[in-house]
Amino acid sequence: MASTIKDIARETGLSLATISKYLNGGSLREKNRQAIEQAIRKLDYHVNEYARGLKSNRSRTVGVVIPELSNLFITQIISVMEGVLQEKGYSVMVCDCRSDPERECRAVRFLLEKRVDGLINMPIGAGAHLEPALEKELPVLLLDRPLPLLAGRVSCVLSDNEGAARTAARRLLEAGHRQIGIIVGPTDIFTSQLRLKGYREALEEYGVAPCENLIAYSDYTVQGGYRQICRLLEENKDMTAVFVTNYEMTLGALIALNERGVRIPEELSIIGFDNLDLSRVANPPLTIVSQPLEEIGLQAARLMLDQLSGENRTPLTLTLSTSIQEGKSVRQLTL
Amino acid sequence: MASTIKDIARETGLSLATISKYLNGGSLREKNRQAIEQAIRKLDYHVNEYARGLKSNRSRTVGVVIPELSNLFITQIISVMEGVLQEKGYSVMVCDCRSDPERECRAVRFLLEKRVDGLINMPIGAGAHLEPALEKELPVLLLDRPLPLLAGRVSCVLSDNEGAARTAARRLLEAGHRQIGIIVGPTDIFTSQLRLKGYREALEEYGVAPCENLIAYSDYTVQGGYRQICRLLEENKDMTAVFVTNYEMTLGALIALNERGVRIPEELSIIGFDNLDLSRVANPPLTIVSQPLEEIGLQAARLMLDQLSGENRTPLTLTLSTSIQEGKSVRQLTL
DNA sequence: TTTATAAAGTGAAACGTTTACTTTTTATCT
DNA sequence: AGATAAAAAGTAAACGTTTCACTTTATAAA
Repeated sequence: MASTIKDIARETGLSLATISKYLNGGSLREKNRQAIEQAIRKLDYHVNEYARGLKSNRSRTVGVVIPELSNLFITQIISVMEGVLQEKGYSVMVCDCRSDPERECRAVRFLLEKRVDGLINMPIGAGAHLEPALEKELPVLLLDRPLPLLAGRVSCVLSDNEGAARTAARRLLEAGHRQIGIIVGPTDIFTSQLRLKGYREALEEYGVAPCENLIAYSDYTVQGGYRQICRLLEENKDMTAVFVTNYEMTLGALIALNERGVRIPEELSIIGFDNLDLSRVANPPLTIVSQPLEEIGLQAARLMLDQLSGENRTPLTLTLSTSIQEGKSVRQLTL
Repeated sequence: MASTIKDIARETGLSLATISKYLNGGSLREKNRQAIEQAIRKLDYHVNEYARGLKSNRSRTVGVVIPELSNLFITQIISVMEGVLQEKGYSVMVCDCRSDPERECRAVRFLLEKRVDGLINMPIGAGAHLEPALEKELPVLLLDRPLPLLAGRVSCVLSDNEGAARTAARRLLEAGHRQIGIIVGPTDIFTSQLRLKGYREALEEYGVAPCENLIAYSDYTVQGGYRQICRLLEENKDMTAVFVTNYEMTLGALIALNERGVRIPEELSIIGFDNLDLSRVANPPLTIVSQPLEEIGLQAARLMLDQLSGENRTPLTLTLSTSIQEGKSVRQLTL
């Protein structure tokens, strides 16, 4: 049978309250502290988190709800978050909702039943699914996408999507490209809108009139990227470069280009998104825009811990800047 | 304030024990059942898992310890497991130990403190790290690699590594290749040994004498794959095909081949491992051996649930068969 | 030394369930 | 209708902590 606080009390001759105080970092006499430590070691005592959770109404657990577990962008962030949180004694419960808003809603409720102390969510839904958490005054943190519906009520860690797209487009413009296609995600998704905006800004900077035909709307999937690059190629015979705005679509585009035997960068320059591995394994290595995954995870965990400790409960939005990773998929045009 | 079982008792005029019986699936009078259901809805009652856990000593949580969260092979399995487990009311706590045995050991202890009901582990260490769990008689399930140290004491879900390698090597032999290189992982790792064994068996079947120079020992990393393919190329000018035995090394090998301008499959045929996306994005699409991720996750969850329910506590080892995904990276040699 | 004050320690009541055990109700059989 | 057995409901004591209100002990000042 596992030992309890009572056993420690008996062993040391102290009272329950004193042991509890020790466990929770209260001040006590040095020799008592030592006696307790010795007893704990001797009896191999471990706090019962359930008794503790019952009394204190805290689980030292944060729930994470994400659209997809098999997505490197997400798991790399989680990996970092988990490391930081665990260091502070928090565990992480991950729910993968498979990009289904219904499932996402259920996941939030599920985690709430598990009495998580906070919620980190890369949202699919518009925000209603988080209301139950907000009602209970749990700290909630959004990853990757803000939710206008929840503005001011939750914290948020984003990467600078607009800047990322601007940089990528500029890179192509600097290399002399003027007919630059872009494949963006769904128009109702935040990251997608901003990436398109950044692209437009860069074009304007360079005095290039935007051509609607060069903008392909897709859905952030491999399939979608495949289809839209085909459309772009067909409808824009003079297109010399393309910017694909997420990882999955970049994959799709590459597959299509490979199949069609389009040579990169001789016939078409391309800038992709995320995932360094891909950029290296493609032939030639891809120039990509990459988001600061490590930093996102770190800041998210930090923000959550702040809120959990009650130190800083005011919701905050952090926008982290992206970087461009040079490959060999952009051709320098001699004008 | 959240409502409790007491509120439900008051609302319905029944006793605590009856409500508890309802919650745990006991039998009761139809009208009482209805009354309780109505009260639960009216008061928005949710079980307090902490009180329940305290009393019943079960957390309805299973811990998962893995070497790497940013590894598609692993996350796809977890994703499936999580889905199945959640359906049965279990939540999943994931700890990523970053391929560090020390961290792995800590993760197990951490999860034990969180009072998980079972442990699923893709192990780094030799097994000692799981002793504390076994002592407490928790069901333990190993993923991907068995641990001789724990044989007979834990369940295990594996893929048929030997068969996978045999199939891949046969595929190359059938295509007429005879000088077939292989890049394997560390010699002390289970999967690695079996993959090498399978390769040897296939060679023998075809009466091809194994050449030690064609066997490159590496470490399952991108870097390692990169280095070893270089070595193989240099030392075996007559090598016409190579089999790379995990995803990361396949990536590394591809990068090296791309950099060197080695044409696939004209100059070198290659069969890779895992990850379908990669196989499609590479140019030409790669022929790969792929493990049944979905099935592994499913069976692991099923096995764990069986053990948790006490239905079938005898440890079991499941070996699942792999498949080969045809690409265009294997050249048919006309002998 | 005495007194005031701060620090350390204690006792006991919660927290919200589950579960033996006991009592009541209902159904079944003479 | 009365006796009996089975099913349903109820009682109360745990589970292992935390915490509030209090008492004791140590420390410092007079």
